[in-house]
Amino acid sequence: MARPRRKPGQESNRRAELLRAAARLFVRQGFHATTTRDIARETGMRSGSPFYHFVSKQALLKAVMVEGIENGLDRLEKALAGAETDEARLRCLIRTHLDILLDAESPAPMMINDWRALDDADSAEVAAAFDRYQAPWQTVMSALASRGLLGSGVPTARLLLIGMLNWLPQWYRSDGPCDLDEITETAFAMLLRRG
Amino acid sequence: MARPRRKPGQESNRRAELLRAAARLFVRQGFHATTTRDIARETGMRSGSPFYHFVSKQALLKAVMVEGIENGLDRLEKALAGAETDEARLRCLIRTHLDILLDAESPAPMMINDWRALDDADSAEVAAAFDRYQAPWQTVMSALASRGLLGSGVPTARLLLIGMLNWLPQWYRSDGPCDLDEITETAFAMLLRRG
DNA sequence: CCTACCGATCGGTAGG
DNA sequence: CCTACCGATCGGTAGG
Repeated sequence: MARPRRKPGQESNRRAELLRAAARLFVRQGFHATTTRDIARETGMRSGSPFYHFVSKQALLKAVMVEGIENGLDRLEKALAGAETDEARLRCLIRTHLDILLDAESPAPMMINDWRALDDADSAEVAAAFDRYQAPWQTVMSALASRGLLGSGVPTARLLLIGMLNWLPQWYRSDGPCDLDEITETAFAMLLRRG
Repeated sequence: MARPRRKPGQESNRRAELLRAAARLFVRQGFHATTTRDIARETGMRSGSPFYHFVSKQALLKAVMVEGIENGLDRLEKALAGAETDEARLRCLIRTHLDILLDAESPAPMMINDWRALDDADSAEVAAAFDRYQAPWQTVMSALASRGLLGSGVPTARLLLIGMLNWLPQWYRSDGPCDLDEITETAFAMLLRRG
C-alpha cells in the first residue's frame, strides 16, 4: 500500500522496467492509446501494480519524459567531450540528437507529442528539463555566432534546427536513400553561413 | 439510419460543421483526448449523431486530415500564383505554410500528430494527400537546385525544411521576440546557398 | 506486488 | 438527427 520511498540512486529495478516499457509504448502508440494494463503486461505485472510505483498514469508520462530528456542530455554531454572546435561540437550535437531520436530501444525519446496530457505543474517540469537539454546548443551556437558564422539570431536558429531534426522520425528510414551522416552534414551546412 | 449519400460538392452543412469542430478539438487536445461527445456538443448535436455523418471516429479523423491538407494546398496554390521568381515562390511557400499551421480557426491544420490512430488504408490516403501538398515544394526547389542555389539534394532539403516549419507551433508565440516575417526570412536563407 | 473490484466513460447502435 | 442504451475498457483503489 504505502508508496515506496527511495532516495534517487537507489531506484528499484521494477520501476526502471516500468519506465522503459512505458517509454517504448508511448513512443510507438502515443500516451492515450497506451493503457496502464499494456505497460503492466509488458513488465510482467498485473494490471494494478504500476500504481504501486507511480501515483497515476500521468505521473508515469512525466517521469518518462523528464528522465528521457535527462538521459539524452547525458549522451549529448558525453559526445561533446570529444569535440575540439565549435564546428565539431555543432555537428556532434546534431548527430547525437538524431541518434537519440531514432533509438527505439533506449528510454530516452523526447516524447515530442503528448505534452498536452500533462497538467501545468508536470508540464513545467518537462519544459525545465527540455531547457537544460537545449543549454549546450545555445552555448555552442552562441560561440559560432560571435565569430559571425551564424546567419541569424541564436535562439531562433536553435529552435529551427531542433525542429528540423525532430521531424526526422516522420520520414527517415534507415533503408532510405540517404544516411544519417549525410543528413547531419546537410543540416550543419544549412545552419552555418557560407561563402 | 441510412447513411447519407451525397456527391462531393453537395455536402451538408452539418457535416462541414462537424469537421470544423473536430479539427479544432483534435488539434487542441489530440485525437484520443477528444470524445465524439465533445465534437457533438460543440456542433449542437446529441452524442450519437456524429455517427449519422461518419461511420466511425477514425473516419472523422481521416476526413479532417485529408480535407485539411487539401484546404492547405489550395491556399498554397493561390498564394503561389502571385510570385514571379523561384526565390519568391519559396518564400511564399514558407510563409503560407506557417500561416496555415498557426491558423487555429481554419479547418486546415496538418494534424501532424495522431497519424498512428489511423489504420493502413486511411493512413495511405492521408499520405497521398500530403504528397500532393509537397508537390509544389518539390517543383520550386528543383528549379532552384537546377540553378545551383540549393546546397543539397532536393528531397532531403524539402523534408528538412517542412520539418523545421512544422515544429513552430511548439514554440512560436505571436507575442514573442520575433515575427513570422523574420522567421520566414531566416528559414529561406538557410535553404539557399549563399556567397 | 497480487486479487478483486468499482465507477466512469466512451465508441457505437437500434429504432424511430 | 434524437432517444435510449449496450458492451467494453480503463484508470485507479482497498486490502492483504
